[in-house]
Amino acid sequence: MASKSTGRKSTIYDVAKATGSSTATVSMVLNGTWARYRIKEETANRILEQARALGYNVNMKARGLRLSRSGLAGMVLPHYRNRFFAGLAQTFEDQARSRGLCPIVVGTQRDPDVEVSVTETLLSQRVELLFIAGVRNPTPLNALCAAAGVPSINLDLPGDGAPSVLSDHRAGARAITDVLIDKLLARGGSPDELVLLGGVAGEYATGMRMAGFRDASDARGLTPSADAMDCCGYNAAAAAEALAGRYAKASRLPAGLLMNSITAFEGMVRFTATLPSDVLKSTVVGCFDWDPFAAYLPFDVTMLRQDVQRIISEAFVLTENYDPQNRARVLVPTGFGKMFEEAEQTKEFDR
Amino acid sequence: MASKSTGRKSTIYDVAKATGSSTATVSMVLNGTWARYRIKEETANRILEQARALGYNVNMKARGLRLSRSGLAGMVLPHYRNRFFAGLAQTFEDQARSRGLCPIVVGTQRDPDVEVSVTETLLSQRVELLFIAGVRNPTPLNALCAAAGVPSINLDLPGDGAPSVLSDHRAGARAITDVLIDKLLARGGSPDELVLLGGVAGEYATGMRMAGFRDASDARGLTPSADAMDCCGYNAAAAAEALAGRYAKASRLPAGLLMNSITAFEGMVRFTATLPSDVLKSTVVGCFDWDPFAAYLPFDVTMLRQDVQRIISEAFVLTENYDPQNRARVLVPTGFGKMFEEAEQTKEFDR
DNA sequence: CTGTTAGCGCCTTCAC
DNA sequence: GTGAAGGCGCTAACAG
Repeated sequence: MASKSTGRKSTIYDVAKATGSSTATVSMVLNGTWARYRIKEETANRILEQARALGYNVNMKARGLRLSRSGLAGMVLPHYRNRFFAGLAQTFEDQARSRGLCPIVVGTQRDPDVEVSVTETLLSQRVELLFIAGVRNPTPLNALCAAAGVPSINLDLPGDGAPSVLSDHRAGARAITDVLIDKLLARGGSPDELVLLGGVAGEYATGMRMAGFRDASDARGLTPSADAMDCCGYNAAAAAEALAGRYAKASRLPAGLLMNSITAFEGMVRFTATLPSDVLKSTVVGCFDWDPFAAYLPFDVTMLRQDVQRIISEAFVLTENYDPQNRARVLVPTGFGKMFEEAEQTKEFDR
Repeated sequence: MASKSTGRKSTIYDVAKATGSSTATVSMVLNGTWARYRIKEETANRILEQARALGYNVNMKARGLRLSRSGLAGMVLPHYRNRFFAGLAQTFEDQARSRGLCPIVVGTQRDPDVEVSVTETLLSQRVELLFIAGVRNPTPLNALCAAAGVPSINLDLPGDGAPSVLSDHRAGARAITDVLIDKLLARGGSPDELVLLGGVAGEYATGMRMAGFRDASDARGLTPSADAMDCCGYNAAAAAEALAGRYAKASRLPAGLLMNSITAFEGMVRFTATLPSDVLKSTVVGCFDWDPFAAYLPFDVTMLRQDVQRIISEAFVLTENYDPQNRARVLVPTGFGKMFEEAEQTKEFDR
């Protein structure tokens, strides 16, 4: 029999006994340092073979205890339901693996209690670093990590407790606003009718996007109306309602609509689906974040993408030679990505 | 200072020293068994308080080593890019947490090498159970787990190496085919023009869906044409191409289209977006899996949902009192879910 | 070149 | 009620 049929995992002791060598030799062979200790290649091979035959597999708990290195890299995020977070998770996993770390990502549903308990759990597991994305307030989590001596990095949300990697929402907002204004002008529409809908007043990303929206307007000498920005919240229902209100008042949609999130965008789609189908033809729409299907909806839509690849790379750079005092804020450009890039990754057999 | 400023984590020794008690006492207090050992409540409180003040946090590596229980629950899946896998991950995390386990889910990009190495890594971390979803062939992974004495469950893919929890693709396919046939009849269309597009011949899910498609046709006494099922693959590009071929030949779209995955559906959308907008009006479309935006595309679409909640629950049930000999296949019904259910979970602050 | 040994931090049994 | 001691599996000195 190739592997022990009992449930118990085999240990280096088993391998040592089976090969008639000592645990130290086995240990060295198994983690590749045997060349440095001039162990006979023959011995090494014998051990390697036995290990395989026994189905041996290092116990990272024991190794971690000994070395105080767990081999775990942690990331917390709210959920996987949109492309941004799903992309963050994916990229994080890839990069962690390529560094020999085992990625462990957990969703918190934006529940602050869960956020804290998840962080504590990850710290208990002795993750070697923690990336924190999309929490309400990262500072307490950063503090927990700091107390444990674990580097933490905030993703896409600035914090006072650790360095942050941020999307350049302001420049992105300015760029997409520019595009929408151009489109409006090309249609002979009125660019100061453009409305920024969704988001939460006082929240970082919304603030930056509003600033970018203003930047673009100012640069054109436009003066958006008083209610050009409506922080009605990020969720779909709120956005649908806000838009319904405007529609009821003006008996038409705004000529231009910049939605502050893919969920707000969803609310807009849901509302406009209740209208006669040609109502939308006279509106140009933009959105922060994207979805592969959104591009095929029956109206003019422009979408912006955050560069998750870059965000994660920068975050890893920050963790190497981590400086606990460092409160750097790294800005990552945002732009119009090729829409199918990600979808094309879908391989055969992908149902 | 409330917490040690040094990077080193405090241990039960630190807590013991600080409170003038012994490590055993601290240990008992900290894991709640102190009542059974008749330790004074006052002592317990003092210890608890010190522990908090020191920022103490159990070292799961050490505890796990001692108890051979890691507190980790593992899950492997291909990616988070569709609602099915994202939902599986989410639900798994919730349920694992509610059982006091730390969820650790990793994406493999459907790369068999990654699948193996990820499984080995998780086994090294001594996960207490492993759910395996969306791999090509689960059996070798099940074998690795079995050798390590770790229960493994296959999700949505049957395997010979462990029990499986499966969506009832056949009944689902039959149900959605029925709906499409009804819609075709209502429009005065010809129901045997219905086409099942996408998927891989010989693959389990595709096979079941084909069977369900046939079931529905048979029940109506219909005889679909020879090319009514086209296993052109799961990815978007392939589906787009296949559909383009049919369109070129017949100079119109089939009257009914049942897409074998959300990615194949995406391919269809991508192709039809290149056609005059009214071409689609005469086609009814169905899809396995769903996306919140797909429902708003400008044609008649019916979507099916897999019950991830149920799949994960059944999987957890199987792991409790795990029987290594058990090769059960649990069938979970598939149906037309309320489309916005999941989207409505989106909370405020969700950009 | 290879074996012996001392912990890493925690939990549990067994004395006291 | 509490302290002392052994050991989970592994690694890094240090002896041979």
